Amino acid sequence: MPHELDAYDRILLSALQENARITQGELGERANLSTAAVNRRLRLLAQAGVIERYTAYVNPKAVGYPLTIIVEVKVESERTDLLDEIQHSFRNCPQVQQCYYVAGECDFVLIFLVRDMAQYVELSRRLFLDNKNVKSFKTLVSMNQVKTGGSVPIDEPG
Amino acid sequence: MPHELDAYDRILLSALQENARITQGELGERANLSTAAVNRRLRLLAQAGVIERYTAYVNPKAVGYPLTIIVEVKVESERTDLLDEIQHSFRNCPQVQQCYYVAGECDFVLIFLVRDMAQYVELSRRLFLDNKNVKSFKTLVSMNQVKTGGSVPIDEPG
DNA sequence: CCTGAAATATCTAAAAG
DNA sequence: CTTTTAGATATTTCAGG
Repeated sequence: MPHELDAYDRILLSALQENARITQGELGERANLSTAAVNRRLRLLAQAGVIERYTAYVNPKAVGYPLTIIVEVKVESERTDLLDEIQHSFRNCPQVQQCYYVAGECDFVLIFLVRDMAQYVELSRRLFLDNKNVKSFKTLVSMNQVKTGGSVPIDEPG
Repeated sequence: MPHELDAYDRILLSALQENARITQGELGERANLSTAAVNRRLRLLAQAGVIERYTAYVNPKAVGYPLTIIVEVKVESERTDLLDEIQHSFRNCPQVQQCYYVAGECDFVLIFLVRDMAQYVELSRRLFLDNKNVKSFKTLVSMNQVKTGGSVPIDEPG
């Protein structure tokens, strides 16, 4: 399952994270590979799950979602069925952009994209206040996106 | 700056967030537009900054970055020059995948992708302990990615 | 704003070294 | 791995409604 990456693959992955619409010809120039070799490598990388998907990054502000809200959630019980249930509710909420199950002072960290505060208030009611297994939650409102959608670092292993 | 979106644009954006390698022909079928119209709209959406970029989503685990760490940072002073400096140090760290400047109980929330705990310890030393303006920081280690890379919701405005 | 067709460019696969 | 070939696909431009 590891799919050992070589230096060529790392060049391809770096470039594709920056701009997925670069042509295979240009990728070949950067990596010193023929387009045929690039094509084969891209197929294998996708097949192995190294490249999970290609996506368009849409500016949230441009489509009416200007507010980023980060929430820390503590639960009452970590019983498996209850955790499954709450995770399911988070995953199914379109405004929940990211959700992490963490060890530390809280149990979940969520990142919301919302139209306005009113929408967040409504969502927090539904997801947190109405859920008996939520002990408490803490809301952090983001004013500035210092860095978003950073790439995965691609560097030499070890 | 607004770039009013119509129903066609929303179909295109939804589809492209899911899979940026869908062809313009297929996009046209879904939206009931000719490929020429799709092509023109995509160009305008990119030009207007609605589509910021096209990227390949690389699985962090597959390239040796299996750990996600979330950190809350409190600063001593919010003097502009000091904030600029610390933001600069966060932005320039490849392992910092996201960084938000927030209002609430802390000042910054960072999301790291790291190879292992040792790498995080080293980075936290450099970014937090060595910076006089960092008052405190709290580390949360993610065990489970419940949801990552969620799309921006595309729905009717207002 | 759109469509349809023509002109480019790109991708993919196969064959041979 | 390379190069080359060739055909299928996709993108982009252009004429015209």
